[in-house]
Amino acid sequence: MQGRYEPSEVEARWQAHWEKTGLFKVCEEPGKPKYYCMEMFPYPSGKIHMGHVRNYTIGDVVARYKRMRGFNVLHPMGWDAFGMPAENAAIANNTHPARWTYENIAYMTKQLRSMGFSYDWDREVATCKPEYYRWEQWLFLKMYEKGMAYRKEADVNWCETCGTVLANEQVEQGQCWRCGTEVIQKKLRQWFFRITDYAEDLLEYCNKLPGWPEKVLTMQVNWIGKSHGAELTFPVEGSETVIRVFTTRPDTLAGATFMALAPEHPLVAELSAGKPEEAAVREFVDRASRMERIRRTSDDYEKEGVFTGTFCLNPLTGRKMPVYTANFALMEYGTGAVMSVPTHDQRDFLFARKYKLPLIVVIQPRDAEPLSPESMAEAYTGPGVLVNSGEFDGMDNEEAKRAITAALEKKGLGKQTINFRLRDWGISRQRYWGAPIPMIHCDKCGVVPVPESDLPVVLPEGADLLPGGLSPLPTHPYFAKTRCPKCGSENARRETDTMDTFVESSWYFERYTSPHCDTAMFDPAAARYWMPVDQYIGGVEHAILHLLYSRYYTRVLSEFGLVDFKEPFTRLLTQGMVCKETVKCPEHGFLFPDQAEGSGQNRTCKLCGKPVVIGRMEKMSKSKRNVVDPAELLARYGADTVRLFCLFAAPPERDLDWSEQGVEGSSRFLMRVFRLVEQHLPAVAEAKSYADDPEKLAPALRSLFRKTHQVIAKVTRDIEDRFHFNTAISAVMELTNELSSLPEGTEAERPAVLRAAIENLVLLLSPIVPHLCEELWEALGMPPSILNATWPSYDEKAAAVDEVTVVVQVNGKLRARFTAAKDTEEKELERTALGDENVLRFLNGKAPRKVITVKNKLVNIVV
RNA sequence: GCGAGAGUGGCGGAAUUGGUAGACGCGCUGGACUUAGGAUCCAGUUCCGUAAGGAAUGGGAGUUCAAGUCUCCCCUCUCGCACCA
Repeated sequence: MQGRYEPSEVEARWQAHWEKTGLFKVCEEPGKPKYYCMEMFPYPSGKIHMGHVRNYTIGDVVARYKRMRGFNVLHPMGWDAFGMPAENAAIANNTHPARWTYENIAYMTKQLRSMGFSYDWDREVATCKPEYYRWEQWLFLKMYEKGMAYRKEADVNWCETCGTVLANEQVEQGQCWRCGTEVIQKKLRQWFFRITDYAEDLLEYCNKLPGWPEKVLTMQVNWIGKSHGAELTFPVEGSETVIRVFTTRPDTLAGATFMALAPEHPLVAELSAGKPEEAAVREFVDRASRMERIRRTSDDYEKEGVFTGTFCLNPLTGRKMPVYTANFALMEYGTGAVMSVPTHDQRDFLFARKYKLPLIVVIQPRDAEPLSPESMAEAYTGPGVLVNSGEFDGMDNEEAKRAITAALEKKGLGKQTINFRLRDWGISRQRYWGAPIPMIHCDKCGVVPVPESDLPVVLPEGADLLPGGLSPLPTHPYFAKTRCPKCGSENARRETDTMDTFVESSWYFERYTSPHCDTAMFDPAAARYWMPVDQYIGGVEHAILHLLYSRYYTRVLSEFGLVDFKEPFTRLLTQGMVCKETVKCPEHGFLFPDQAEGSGQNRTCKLCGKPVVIGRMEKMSKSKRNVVDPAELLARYGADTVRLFCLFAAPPERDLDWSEQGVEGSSRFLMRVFRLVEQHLPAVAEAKSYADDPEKLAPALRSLFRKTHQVIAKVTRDIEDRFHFNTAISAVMELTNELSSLPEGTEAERPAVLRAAIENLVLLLSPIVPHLCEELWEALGMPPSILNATWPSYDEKAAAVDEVTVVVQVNGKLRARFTAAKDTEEKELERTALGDENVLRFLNGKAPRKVITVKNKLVNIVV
């Protein structure tokens, strides 16, 4: 090594070396402690973006650090390869989803390799390959057998023009994202996973995941949405029919004056049949189903409803309650019917006011003006005492919840229940580019599972998408038409829906443990050795869906005895977004940085000359034109600089503000380290790292040696305890600063002390900037790879300080400071402090009333 | 509306259990070396003040010898959920 540091040359050389020596390949080594470090695998969208770079850099540092700490580290990478973008790209570029996907994988693999990540590429997984999804199909069959996968009719977003189902994400303001047609709700028979069976367990374990961010757990808890309440039965007047409702407020039952059914509620048609209101009801229901999407995205839509023409009876008071169908009642929550209590529910209050429905106060607050229907401006939802509730009058409302439910239960009209917001996981997608659901529909036998021996049901990769992006599967000559495995009939059709891509990502981490296993989803022994994942790292945008599905799927695997744990991820780190400032022209909207000229706040638009607005930091996105392409950075600065900046600019869980100058700074620091090592190399080449008594050293060397060990301690703690790489790096920078400001000298111990500082500097930095450190490590005459070196341990004695700065406060204000030997007695510190000139000046002759002394820290004199 | 998180110099961010607020880096200022510097090195850089000193961690109160850190109230921002019965 000599001369200038050329990252591109150095990085290419070491990457080749790592690959040649198979440095990152791992296998089970019983007896050696394992560590499974995994980052969320990418969708092969075309090229990597800064979010990937940040995510994978964090993971790589953890993996490398743990390996140097003696762990057998599994650090895999793969591709979440099924999904819509491939279909869109195929339509746009007149190619095939498979081809597009595989080309992207090839390109992105190259990009990831050039970042120097320590992946065991032999374990690469791509979910679109039959050898992967066949096992997902296999599990689907098992789940079907056990009733964990089932088929039912359900509402979906439907675009009439495109003739297809849309994912929620593809509905924009109630319209199809592609053609703009108004999206309607349509009932289709869909496959579901019974995740609700695990609602309670998934919730309970939210309290048993100490390694997860509080934020994510809270989001999951809210999503699962457990609420305690009662299911009550309301008889319909003059009929055998009953309406069942779920309520969390059975105590307010006597105040229920009307009933609201969701427009989709099956009783709506029945109750309005033959009534004068029938036409109006039908019109309303029709409109509601069309409006569904739009009204969910608008904040101030009107609560509306229509009387069905029928009454039901309040099971407590016998009061006649008009039955409405109303847009605020949701079919997917509770029973789809709401007992409406206008006095004690704000929504019901607004509705009642609009339709002039009666108000009955049944809860009176204890310490406030009594409520009256005439004077109420809003519903009262607080605690209180029951009134107008017959035998329950005077009862505390919390107590009344139980009492009223119990009373109704005796009459067979109610029971305590628990309701969850979580709904079963609909996994059917009317899409082509996904894993086929292994089922067959036979005219005679109905739904028949594909026999295990016929797996995988291979997605025909020769098929092309139909116009409008339609799946070719339903009309595919070989795929759709098939024989019934049960009766042999030729009149059978394959299920042509594919599975939600979230199914694939719910078990890929288990597959990584034995990616080539062709007799099972994964080798149980390998999974037993590696799982669960010790550290999972990814974006918070997956806080609910992917992480909840994975937790569920793992429970399913556990149910089948395939794994012996329930929680797949012991620790989770959610990294923040990568942001950059936006540049906006009043005329031309968002600009690319090079479309503005000038500097600072005085930039103008090149197109029109108007002053531009420098916006605040926002997540990098194409539409905001504030993306930075990792490929360009890589070419300009090399991987190490990019890695360093990503880690140094912010702690991992926070958003990272991109700064071109910050990247320059990181690059400069690496150059500086390189020069520093190069400069000291002749002196330390023959030396052995100092390990003798620190007391023997002259002050300057003693100080450098102390700093070295303090920094080892600090970096180790920062990485181990909290993944705060930014402060770890700043500590190494301090060591670098101390090293470069070391005064000249000729002490005998100098080479050894310098050697210790440099060796440790390189070791500490090596998980962060591995290429440079390999280079320096080799230059120091050490055998490659530095990844096989042991993480340095620090010497308490070497790190210890012998002098401390003691500050002196007078009435809590800093007035003086002095140095004292470490552990000087309090009395002695107090004496020194009271003798200080400046302190005496502030005491101004007054006698101290009290003196607080903290050893090694401060003396506070109170007068 | 509900839930969570955050608010510290010109900027990104430090501050282990209450004990020197601003580590480290960016930027900026001055200087050195240079044909030149957008390289490198040295010095400085929270604000006000020539200084002594004073003020300062979103705002306000409180606990304490001592508060960025603990308690209460308020404000702002970000994220998530959102007609949840």
